[in-house]
Amino acid sequence: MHSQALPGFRDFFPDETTLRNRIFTVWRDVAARYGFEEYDGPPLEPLELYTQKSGEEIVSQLYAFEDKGGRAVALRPEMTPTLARMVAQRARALKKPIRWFTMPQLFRYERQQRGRLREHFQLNMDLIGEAGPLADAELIAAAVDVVRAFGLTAADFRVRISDRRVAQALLAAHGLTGPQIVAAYAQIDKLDRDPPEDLVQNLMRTASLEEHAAARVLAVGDIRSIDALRAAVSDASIDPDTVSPLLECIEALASMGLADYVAIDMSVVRGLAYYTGIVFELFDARRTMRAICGGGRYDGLLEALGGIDLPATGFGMGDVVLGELVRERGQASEVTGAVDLFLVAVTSEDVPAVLGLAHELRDAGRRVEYALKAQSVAKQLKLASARAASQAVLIGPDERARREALVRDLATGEERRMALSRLVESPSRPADR
RNA sequence: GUGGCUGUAGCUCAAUCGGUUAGAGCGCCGGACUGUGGCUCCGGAGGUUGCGGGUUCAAUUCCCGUCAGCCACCCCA
Repeated sequence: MHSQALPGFRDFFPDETTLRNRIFTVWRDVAARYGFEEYDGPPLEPLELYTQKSGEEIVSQLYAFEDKGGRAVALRPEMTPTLARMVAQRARALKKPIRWFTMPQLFRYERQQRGRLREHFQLNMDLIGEAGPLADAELIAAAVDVVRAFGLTAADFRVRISDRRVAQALLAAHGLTGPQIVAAYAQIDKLDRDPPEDLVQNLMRTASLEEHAAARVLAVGDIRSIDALRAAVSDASIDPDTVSPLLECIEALASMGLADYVAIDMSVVRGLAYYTGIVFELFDARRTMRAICGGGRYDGLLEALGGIDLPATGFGMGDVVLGELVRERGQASEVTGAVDLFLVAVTSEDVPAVLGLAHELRDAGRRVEYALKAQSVAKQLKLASARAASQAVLIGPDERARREALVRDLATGEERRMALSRLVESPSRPADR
């Protein structure tokens, strides 16, 4: 292993590039189905774009350096600041709601683990200018449809949905104030990973709470159904208007037929402080992997970043965890070779004819390969099947004399003679594709 | 950034207690097969045992360091 890519960076071999392209294709297809337009920005940005509003943590994990002009720059770790800048430039001219998506390569300098590298591609879909819950439902549905497009079902993945406003109201109803609420989020976020006793102890310490109070606060994170949510809201005498967006969002997803995929889960916190409303995560049903996708409503952020006060909601879905999931449980992609036709020169005198035919076929859009040196017919056919070509086209002295070719179907072994002119004119796709 | 585990051929893995020339399967190349592929059989190439140091008559094996991968913490765009 003399040399390899930098830690956390990937070489994409053809197999892996095929999977990556498949992911990109699905991302674009699904985004198009939802009427989203693609945009992009620079991979290198001024460092201050991230130091202004992002947390210390993000800044410490930036790939940052000084360029030759003495500018402090950074590889983009996220797309939202760029999006905010771009939207701000044309906010007045853009018809709302704005539906934009992008698939940037993002960079973060941190220790890599499975499902988490220093570089990845991420589908970002954002809906800007609409504060209502149908906007949130729209994005959640799009995220679900991306994963469904790989043949995965509710047996493979789920969406957990929460709402910052509801969580905040419930915690406030327990008497918690600013810093205590932050501390409570930190522990609630760990509910599915750590023993509850530990979390209660942590919470008693970090939020200065009595044991029974800490336990009741943690119970907010255990709300996993609409009924449990209604009960908790009723017990805490919370304004029904606070809860209605979340309920409407869930109902909207049910109307779309996606009820099997979604569930309320008040333990979904999402790390970022800027989320202000409905938040959600997609995760694999066996919970053996990291979240596939995370997002939520971030009203207020665009004003902070770009000076334009528009409500917004969006999500990011990385190619790494999604790729693992698809590889593990997704529909196998159809195995297709890189070529349709493999041309075989029976003798070395037939090579010029093969070259001529190959180029005619390529001009006609066919995917064609032939041996690059004189080889036995057996050898050439061996290469043809290794390439998964659908047909081999044999040109020998006999064929040349009659201006025809012997076309062999490599799957069935059937052979038939065909005039060269017909071969070039035949459909650019073989019958089986 | 902190801690734990792991590192042998392109891939997946062997190699007895520290002991002779580090093996196998798959893959790759060639041959059986100069007008017919997949299958089969035969042969071949491919290794600084991650790297550096130490202990020892002797290190893939034990020790230290380092790099990389995995896992946990941190954090999660």
